[in-house]
Amino acid sequence: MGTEGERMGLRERKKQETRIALSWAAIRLAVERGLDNVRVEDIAAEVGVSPRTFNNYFSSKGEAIAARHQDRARLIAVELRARPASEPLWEAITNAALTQFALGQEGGGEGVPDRQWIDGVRLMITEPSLMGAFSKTAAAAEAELAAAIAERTGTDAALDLYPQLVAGVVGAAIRVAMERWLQADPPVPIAGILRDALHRLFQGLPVP
Amino acid sequence: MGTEGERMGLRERKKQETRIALSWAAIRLAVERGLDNVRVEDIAAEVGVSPRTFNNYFSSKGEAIAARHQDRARLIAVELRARPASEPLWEAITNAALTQFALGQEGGGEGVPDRQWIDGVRLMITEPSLMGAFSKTAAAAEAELAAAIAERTGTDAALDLYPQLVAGVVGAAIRVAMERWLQADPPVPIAGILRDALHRLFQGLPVP
DNA sequence: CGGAAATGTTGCTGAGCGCGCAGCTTGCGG
DNA sequence: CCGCAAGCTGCGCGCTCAGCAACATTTCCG
Repeated sequence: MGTEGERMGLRERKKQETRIALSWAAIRLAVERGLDNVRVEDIAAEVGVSPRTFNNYFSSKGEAIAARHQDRARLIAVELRARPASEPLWEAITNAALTQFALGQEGGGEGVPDRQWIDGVRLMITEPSLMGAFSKTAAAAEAELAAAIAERTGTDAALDLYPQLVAGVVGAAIRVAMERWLQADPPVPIAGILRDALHRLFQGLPVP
Repeated sequence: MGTEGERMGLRERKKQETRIALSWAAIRLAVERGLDNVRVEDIAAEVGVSPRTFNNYFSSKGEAIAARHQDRARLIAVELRARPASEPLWEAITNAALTQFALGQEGGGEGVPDRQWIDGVRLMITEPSLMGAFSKTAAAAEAELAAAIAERTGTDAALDLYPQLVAGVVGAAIRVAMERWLQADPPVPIAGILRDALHRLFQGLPVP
């Protein structure tokens, strides 16, 4: 699944690589030894760059950790745009969202085990000091999703609040699904939870 | 509207006062001279406490600024619990939310002009470095709201994701309404926007 | 191919922040 | 009225974050 990094010169290539490497390193170290036992210095060393360079990519540890989620969430909007126009809106959104949260099957292909992503998510939701960064990425992703929705439905995002509303709802569904998913003791695939959540919301929130 | 601060000794009283004073001072200064031209030292001085004390109340500038929104959002859950059980759920939630966002009429009674709150909200949404703190408070408020909803509907928040879902939707509506409200050039009362947003969501998100 | 321009990396440095600690002050309850 | 829990404060340390100025390397274009 080549995002768009096919013909972007070796330089750009390398940049993306170190960015991702830094992000994963931050997550891994934070999971292993606890967030505040990890200094920027350590993360940089892990990847083999200077601490200063770390700050060129991310302005904080939290941002580095949240970046993985950021990228993933971004793709929902991209995926939505790629869906055939014939598909009903709800279906398209649901499918778009599910493509990014379907674990177990080949994932992102970057060779990163799902386990690592799971730990990362748990970390972001558990550590209060990360929640800020986490929510921030979610908000950014929602904005992009809103744009995609506006485009698809032909509504003007600046006038009608419909697109932002729908995007917000999707964001809420994802957040809730993630929380529930992490709690589930006999592990359950997140896809099911998310599908259920979206289904309910799109149905019109019937009173139980 | 005495939250619950009637008979809590002078000490506790004073604490709440300085907390709120610090928060408002942070907002006012940040609005006046720009967020990064304000040091913790300045805020503390404004209120007449030591910089060290500021950090006893808030762990960061952002937290101090977001605190005002935090308190306001918290009250939605409280208000919901106070609503008569006879009221339909949607109506109760909408009314509860509106009580906290009805500007123009007597407001919180603390003698703080609405203008200040407006500026504060604008600040939180505008400055990227504040978005984290802002979202964090929103999340906390949503959790409380979810609990209140669970209680009211008799659902178990730990088993059914319905309460969190509804709370998330309300949160999304508030966020969207706020953004739109700040953009509106001929100023429009936020209550109308929020009511509209909630109405649409609770209707079942009809396709436009 | 070769050299200039653009771009990324790095060390250095300084302003701030966040917090633990220890002593002092002050409201609280018996 | 006194002892005590709870706050406030100053001090100090380790860390974060960004600007600046070399330095290295890729890219572009003649």
